[in-house]
Amino acid sequence: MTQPQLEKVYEPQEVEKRWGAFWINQGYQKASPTHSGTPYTIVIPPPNVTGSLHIGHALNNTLQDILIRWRRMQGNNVLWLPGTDHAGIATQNVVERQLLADGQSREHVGREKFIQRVWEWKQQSGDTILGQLRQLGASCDWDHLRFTMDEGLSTAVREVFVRLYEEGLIYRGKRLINWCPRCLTALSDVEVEHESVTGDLYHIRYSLIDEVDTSLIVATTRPETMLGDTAVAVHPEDPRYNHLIGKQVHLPLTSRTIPIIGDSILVDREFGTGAVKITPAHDFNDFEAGERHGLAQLSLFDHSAHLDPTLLNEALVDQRLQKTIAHKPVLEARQLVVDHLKEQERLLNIEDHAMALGKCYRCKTVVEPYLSPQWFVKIQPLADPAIQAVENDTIRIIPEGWKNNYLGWMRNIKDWCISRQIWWGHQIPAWYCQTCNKDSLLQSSHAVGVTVEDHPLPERTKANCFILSDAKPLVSRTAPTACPHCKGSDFYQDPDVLDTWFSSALWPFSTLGWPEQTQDFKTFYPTATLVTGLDILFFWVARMIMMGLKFTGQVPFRDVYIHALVRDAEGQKMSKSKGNVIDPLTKMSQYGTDALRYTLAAMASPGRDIKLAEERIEGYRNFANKIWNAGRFILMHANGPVTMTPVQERTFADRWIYSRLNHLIRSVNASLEDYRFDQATSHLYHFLWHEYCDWYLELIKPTLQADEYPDTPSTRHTLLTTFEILQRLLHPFMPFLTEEIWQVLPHEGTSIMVQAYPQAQAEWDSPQDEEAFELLEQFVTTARTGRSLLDYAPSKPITLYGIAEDPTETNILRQHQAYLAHLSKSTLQIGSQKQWTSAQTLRLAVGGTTVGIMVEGHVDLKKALDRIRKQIQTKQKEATRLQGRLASPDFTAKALPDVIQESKNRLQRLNQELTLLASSDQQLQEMGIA
RNA sequence: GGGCGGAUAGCUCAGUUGGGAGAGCGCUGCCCUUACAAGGCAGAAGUCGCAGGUUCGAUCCCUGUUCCGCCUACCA
Repeated sequence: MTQPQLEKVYEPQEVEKRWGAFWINQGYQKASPTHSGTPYTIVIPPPNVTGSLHIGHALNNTLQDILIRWRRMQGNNVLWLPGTDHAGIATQNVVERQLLADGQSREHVGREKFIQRVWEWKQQSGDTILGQLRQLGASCDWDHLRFTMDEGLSTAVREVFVRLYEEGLIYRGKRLINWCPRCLTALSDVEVEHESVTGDLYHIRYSLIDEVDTSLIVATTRPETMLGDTAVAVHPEDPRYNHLIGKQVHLPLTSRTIPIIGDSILVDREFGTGAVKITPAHDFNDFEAGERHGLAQLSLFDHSAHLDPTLLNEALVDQRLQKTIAHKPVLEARQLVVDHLKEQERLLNIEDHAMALGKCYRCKTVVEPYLSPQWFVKIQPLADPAIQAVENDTIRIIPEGWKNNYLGWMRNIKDWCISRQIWWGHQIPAWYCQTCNKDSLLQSSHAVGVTVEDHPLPERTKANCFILSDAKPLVSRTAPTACPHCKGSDFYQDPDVLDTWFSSALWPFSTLGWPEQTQDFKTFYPTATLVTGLDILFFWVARMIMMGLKFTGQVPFRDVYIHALVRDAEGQKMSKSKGNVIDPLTKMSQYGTDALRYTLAAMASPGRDIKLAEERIEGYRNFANKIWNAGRFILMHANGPVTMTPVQERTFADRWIYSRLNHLIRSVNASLEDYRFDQATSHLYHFLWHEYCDWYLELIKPTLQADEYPDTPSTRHTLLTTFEILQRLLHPFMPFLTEEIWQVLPHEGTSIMVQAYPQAQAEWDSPQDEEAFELLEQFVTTARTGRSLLDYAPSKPITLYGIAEDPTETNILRQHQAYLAHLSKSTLQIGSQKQWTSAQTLRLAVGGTTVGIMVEGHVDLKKALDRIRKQIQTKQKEATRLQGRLASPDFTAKALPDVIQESKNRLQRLNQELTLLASSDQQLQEMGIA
């Protein structure tokens, strides 16, 4: 039978397209509750539905695919569930920008039509990233594709919301929340990014009303908020100020007086002047202090963080200032307030101050603390079990270093603000009876959203309902038909939608059919492993654990593998604005998908960011090509008889490679068990290139190239079998290349993807052949070094002699003389040095082996001499160190016996080598070159 | 402010019961040797951040310190 042959260079594009389609057509990645094997489930971290593949996705999904393909080949019933999330704020922003281009806002088109437009946009761009995942080779079960706004998942969201509400774990309340004045919505604490900046610390003087000569100096970074101050706080035990507690100060720039209060929580006596202004409506600490002391909350800003004239008036701000700052954005207002303070000699000084500025994680706008009624999840009761699950290792976080990070965050967790003032998402299942709540539902002309000046809103959409915090909601899985109190049927549904992460938190079970007890849910939940980046540990992982435990009574996954962030070659975070983005798709078409996958896996060392340099991808492209060419070589020699004899009866080279392959199989499997993708790829690389190609293929060439050897048929069998095993071992990392090669190798089955993953076979182990090989390798390398020192071309046949100190080793060398001669391209004689033509021989000693190279013709021996002298130097140094150590009574008395023995052995060997080297030196000088 | 991680060859990184410093890429020299020049062979290259301590012995353990990242935080 004639084997098909391969092209000279591996061309990935065509190959990838072919096998990618083949796998899907054959349905190899499909999971079913009725399949055999232990279930192994991974749910994909859902990318944004309208996004496209970036390098972080490529890493994340490559690692998942490696695990999935590996477990599938091991015989597990594997489900890799793909899907996307609706990315509320981000997606809405995109569509709003599209509208803006037509001079429209979402208020113009109205809620229903707007949502319809977002669905259209999702339809149009939603498949992009899924196609890109397929291109990457991701072997997801596409029949299980889910989207966070699917009907089933939306049912799960309502179910969870209602149950949490009924248990009192969801509540609505007027609180200070993080507000993005550009997105015009509330944000949760984790959606605020903190950036260190140097701000200004303003010192302002407030005078007592009764004692005009006495004043308090307060320090603030936000002077404009002083207009909303409702008290000044000092420490109750601060002798400088505590006698002032209970007195009133005049609030500059207003006609209000505010009290001086004592508060030991808010006030740090050491900081600033020890006196703090309190603005409950604009600062989180002040809000809490205000609650403690029953202070009024005076807001100053509207929803876009501009100074609101009505509110300024209510705060009794001086008329002149009111006119100046009305409708001004915060920063402008700050400067104007400062000007006025200066004018009234109230501003003492301004100093630099390091502080953290909160920004919206979606649009980087500075976030404002904003007082408004919002929905919250009472988190502590959910957090406690989620803390325990990780503490007692029911859930393992890998690498373990992140465990404390998780626990620390969970132990300090605060209630989760889940309402968002946007339209795209799961609308909150809460309704208000218009009759019972007529005083709490205010018609507002103050539409929340972008208004475009030239396009005034139609009357009908202007009427926005503002729901006061005392309104009584009806929370229900379906829209209510009659009010239980007044039997009325006029309802207003809460217009807010839920935080996208609320639905993502249910992902591991909502995607499997929960709340129904489906076969999928019963079979594939809990999932095995979650693979994700650190950036969403709190956003997503923590919340999945809380919700999973709460609603399924089980952990959502056993292992959380946290991978690194991909940075550019300089270690900078990739971003479009910096222009340092590495596009995975470009790299895939340049170097092949397998090369990119291999690079990402190789660089996934735990606990370290990945600095991705293009040369690495190129290096692994070369690796793929190397394997390809090994495949070519093997197929060129595949024609001919093949016999299967017991491995122990095969040639030395065959026994050796089987034994080495066994190590490889063990270490790749062990590395994958430990999520050490870097180690697995490194073992595979080293073995394939530097053992299999460099040595094994070279060792067997004489056997293959001449059919008269009796061993040829069994060596041919070894060659084909080991290479086929290697393809299977490598398949999870390089799925396309291995499928392409495997299909032309002799094999059973239809696709490598569904073959068994290799397992070590104890009978392949052969430590004695491995030891013998090391001796051979040392000998050949030494001979080649000699060849190089004498500047003999690789093609020039040479005459060699060899001997080892140890007679057993000499015997081994003699036994494998033919291999040695072939690999060193020499005629070779193993035996006593007396037989060597000593006068014309360059002798090199390594370990216990001496190699003699016959010197022919006129050669420059200087290189050889330099080399020998350098070796003498380093070995002498080492010997001196060992001697010193052994001479120390402390060492011989206290060190472990085998350490002492080893040192002695090493010293002995060094001394032998030094003797040989000295004699080589002497000899070279005699040969007349010194 | 607190916490975590890192600092090892030119670059990117491995390196655990403390005992002879490794890999990949790059670099140098030779070679188009019939699988592969996206290749082969050989080679150079490192006071393991700094200073102490523990130990017979420290890249490794301890303390301090510098620099760089990240997370977190209500010092106005």
